[in-house]
Amino acid sequence: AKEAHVSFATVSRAFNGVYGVRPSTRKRILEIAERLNYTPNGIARGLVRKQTKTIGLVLPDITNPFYPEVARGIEEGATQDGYSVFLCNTNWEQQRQSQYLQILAEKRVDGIIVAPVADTADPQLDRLFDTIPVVYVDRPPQNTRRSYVVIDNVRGGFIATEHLIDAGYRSIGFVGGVEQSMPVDERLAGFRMAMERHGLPIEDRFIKIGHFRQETGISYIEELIRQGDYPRAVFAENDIVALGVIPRPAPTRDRLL
Amino acid sequence: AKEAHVSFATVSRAFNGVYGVRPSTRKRILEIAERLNYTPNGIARGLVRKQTKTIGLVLPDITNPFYPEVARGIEEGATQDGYSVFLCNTNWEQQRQSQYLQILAEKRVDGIIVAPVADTADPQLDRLFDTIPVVYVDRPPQNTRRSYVVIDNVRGGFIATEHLIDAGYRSIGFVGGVEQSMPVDERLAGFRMAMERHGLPIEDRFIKIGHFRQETGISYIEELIRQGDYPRAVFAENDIVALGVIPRPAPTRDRLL
DNA sequence: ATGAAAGCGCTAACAG
DNA sequence: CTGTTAGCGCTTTCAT
Repeated sequence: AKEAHVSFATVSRAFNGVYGVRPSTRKRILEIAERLNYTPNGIARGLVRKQTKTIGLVLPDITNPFYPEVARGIEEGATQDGYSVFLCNTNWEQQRQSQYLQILAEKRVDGIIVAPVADTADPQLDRLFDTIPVVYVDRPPQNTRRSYVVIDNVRGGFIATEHLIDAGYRSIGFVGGVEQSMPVDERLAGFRMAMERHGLPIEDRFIKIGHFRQETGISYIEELIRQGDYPRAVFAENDIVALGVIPRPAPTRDRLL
Repeated sequence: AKEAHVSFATVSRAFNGVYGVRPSTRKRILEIAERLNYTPNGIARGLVRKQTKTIGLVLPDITNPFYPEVARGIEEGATQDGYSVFLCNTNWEQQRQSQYLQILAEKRVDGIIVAPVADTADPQLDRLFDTIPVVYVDRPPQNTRRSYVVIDNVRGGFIATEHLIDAGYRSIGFVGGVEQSMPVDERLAGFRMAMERHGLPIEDRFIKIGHFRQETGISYIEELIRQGDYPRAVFAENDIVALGVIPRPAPTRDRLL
C-alpha cells in the first residue's frame, strides 16, 4: 500500500488511529487500502506487540447443553473488548486438555479460561500458570490461590427444590447425573436443606444418582412407577437426565410411558 | 535457550523434528527447553510460514442446540490435522458477521467455515473470498460456484415422517420453526412426499409453522387438544419446538397438559 | 506530520 | 550436522 503514494510507517499509524497523522493523509491511505483489498496482518502485529487479542476457552464438551451457555457469555464479553476466543473441546480427556493447553501456549493467547476435566491437578496447567493468566470455571482449582468462578450449587439446588415446594408439592424426588461429582453432591445437599427447612420427609428411595444420560431419568421414572410408589414431583439435577424424566409420546407405540 | 550450550537455528530444527540434527543434540536441546519452561512462539512461526494452523468458525448462535453439534465435529476434524478453531457467534446479526469476518481476515486464519446469518449475500464475505478459503455450512451460498455442505432437508423430513408411518401412525401433524425459511420448507416438503407416498391424507389444519421457540410447540398442541381434533403423531421440525410439543408435568399444577 | 531504522522470535536457504 | 544470514509484516523510538 505504501507504493500507492508515499510513506510506510505512516500506513501503520493511519491504521492504528494514532495522532501524528494528518487527517487528509490518513483518509487517502485508508481509501487506497480499501481499493487494494488490503488488511493489516494481525500476526505481525501480535509479534511485535506481544499480545494476540485472543483467549483460549477449554471445555469438556460443547455438546453438553450447559457449556454453550458458558461459551456464549465468554465470547460475548471477549468480543466487547476486542478479543477472539479459541474453542477447545477436551472431550473429558485429561490428555486432550494438556494438549490443548500446550497449543494455546504456543499460540500465545493472552489468557485462558478452563473448565477442567477433573478435579485432579493438571501438570501442564500448573506449568502454564506462571506464563499465562488462567482462570477456572465450573470447577474450582486444586490450588485455591488461583482465580475461579463457579456456580453456587447448594443454593441452586435449594432454590429449585423450594420452587417445587412453593408450587405445593410435598413429596419430591431427586435424580442426578454422576456419582461422586461435586456439583451433584452440592445440589443434592441443597435439596436436602430445602426439604428439611420446610419440614418435608426426604425419602431415600426417591433419590437416585446415575449417569449423565437420558436413560438415567427414564429408568428412574419407570422404576418408581413400576413400584407404584412415587413422589409427586422430581428435581432432576441436570438437563440431560431431566429430558429422560419428562414423559413423552411413544414413538413406537409399544412403550407406554 | 540457545545460551544453554551452543547453536540457535538448531533449536528451531530440533523443535520441528527436521532431519539434519543429531539425536543427542536434539535431546539435549529439548531437555533444556523443558527445564527453562520454554515454548516455541507460534506467532513468529506463523509470520514466516504464512500459515496459522487456525480456522474460523462463524455460527449464528452456539446456544442453539444444532450448532454445538456442528462445532464439535468441525473442531474434532480440525484438531486431527493440527488446526485450532476460532468460535464466532454472530447472534444472527449480519453486521456482527461482517465484523467477525474482518477480524478473522486480520488474524490470517487459514480458512473459514461459515453458517451464514441469512440468505442475503454478505459483501464482506464476497471480498474475503479471493483471499481466504471459505466454505459454507447449513445454508448454501448465493453464488453457487462456492463450496458448501448442507443437510438434505427434504430427505430428512421424508425419513422422519416415514419413521412415524412405519410405527403405525396414519394421522400425522407437522409443526415447525420459522416462516419462509428454506430448511423448514424443505422438511415440510419431505413430510408431504412421505405422506403421499403412503397414501395418507395431509390435513392442513394439522400443519403449523410458528417461531423458533418452545411456545410454538406448546400452543400447537394445546390448540389441537382444545379443538378435540388432532393427529396421533406429530413431526416437530426442530428440537426447540419439539421440546414444546412434548407433554410435561405441570410445575405449577394448574396447567393440565 | 512523516521517514528511517531497529527489532519481535522464528524459519529457510546457503554455507561450512 | 550446525552456524550465518536474510527476511516475514508490522510497531516504535528517534530523527528530521
